[in-house]
Amino acid sequence: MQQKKESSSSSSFARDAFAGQNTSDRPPLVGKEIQRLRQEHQLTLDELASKSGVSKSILSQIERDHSNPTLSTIWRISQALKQPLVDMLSSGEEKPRFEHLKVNETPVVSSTDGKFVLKILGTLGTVSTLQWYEFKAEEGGILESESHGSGSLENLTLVSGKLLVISGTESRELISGETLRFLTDSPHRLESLGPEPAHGFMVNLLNSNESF
Amino acid sequence: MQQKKESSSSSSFARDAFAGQNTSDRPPLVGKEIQRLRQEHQLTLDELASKSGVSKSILSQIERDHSNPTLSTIWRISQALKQPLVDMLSSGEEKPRFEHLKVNETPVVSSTDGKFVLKILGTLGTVSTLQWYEFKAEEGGILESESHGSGSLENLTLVSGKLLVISGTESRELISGETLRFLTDSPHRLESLGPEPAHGFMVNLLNSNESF
DNA sequence: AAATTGTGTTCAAAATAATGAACATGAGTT
DNA sequence: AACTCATGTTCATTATTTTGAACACAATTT
Repeated sequence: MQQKKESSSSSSFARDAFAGQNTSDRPPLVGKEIQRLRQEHQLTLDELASKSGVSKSILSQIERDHSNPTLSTIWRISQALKQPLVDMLSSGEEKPRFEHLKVNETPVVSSTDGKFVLKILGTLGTVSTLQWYEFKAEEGGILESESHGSGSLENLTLVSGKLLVISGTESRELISGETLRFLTDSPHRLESLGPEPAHGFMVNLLNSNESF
Repeated sequence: MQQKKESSSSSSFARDAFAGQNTSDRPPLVGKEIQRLRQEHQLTLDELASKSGVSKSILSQIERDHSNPTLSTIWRISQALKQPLVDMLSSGEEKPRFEHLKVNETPVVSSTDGKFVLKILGTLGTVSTLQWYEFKAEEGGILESESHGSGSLENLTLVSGKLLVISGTESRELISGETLRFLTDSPHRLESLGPEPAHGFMVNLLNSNESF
């Protein structure tokens, strides 16, 4: 049909499609990383081939970035190397070692009356199955939330103050130092009972594959 | 040589290669996630096609998991959707399935001199890919940790006090109200600089399947 | 209602990733 | 040196992805 000998001059993937080092405007070059992992595991191409079910010829080419592997191929390799697929790909796109959020750079959400303040400390991914917060609420401050989806869990730790938690039909009162976990598959509500302001942490685990 | 009409009975990717829901013995199914993101961005297939440079026909098939996309294809899509490639893949993959945490004996760990105290507020799963803590450390209190494995991330929020963080060769100083995220794939160390005690919150994301 | 427009799906062809066998190379052996 | 043996690379073929055009179907417009 056509000619794509590796040796021939036609279309060698790395050179044509995206040559050079990953400056994050090209797909990550996974070759080096795969090779490194394979050697770390003391495997030959033949061994990795039989472990992963990927032919050694394509392994050879992938390691040299002469091929543009398929998702399933990368996945089978990552399995054989016991490496989270994601790590293998992110090796090229280096994350900064530190991310330092100064005080005023931390996103803050507050209730309409301003009595309940949530500082968003972090999330995991954009699909955000995990989020954590610091909250401060003066007496009477209320936080109302919709359901976070079935299987979702909220974890509250109160550092100081007093907090009333209502989820579905149940409610609990939290005092300083206590921790409460509860399902948030229905609307729920936090209320600072005062008199001193409620202060604490919250970790939310959201259910990943849920429709909303 | 080939017969792969999508309509024909021959080899539709999802059905043949890896049908069904991802129980983590199959490559991640990215279709749903891509579709979700596209719709979130209010894009049509045509629009995403021109933005990403990927033909709309293959986009359609990928969204329905009828095709096994190439690394470069996934990458171009992730770029167009301004989504870290890695997040797109991990959506189906290693989302920890949430156990309902039963008991919380709120174990407390402290340094040998007792100056650095960690309250374990929660963990996720037996493989514990997620843990969170409250910590209090008087001046001079030190917490030393080994590597948590590659890809592991520590998230510190300081409520009060002053904290010195050293990871690998780098270090940062945190003051009250600040948040710091850093990789913990090497030994690291926290030190309360005082004079007032350091008080804060810590969320650790561990790398699930790692050899150590 | 017919025509138009917008959106997703299928079709036929072309490009290329994946495979298994053959080949090249180098390190030890005899 | 000639002969294995181990390891990685290239070859010829097959299997699939990818593409652009054509198609189907709704929703709007005329």
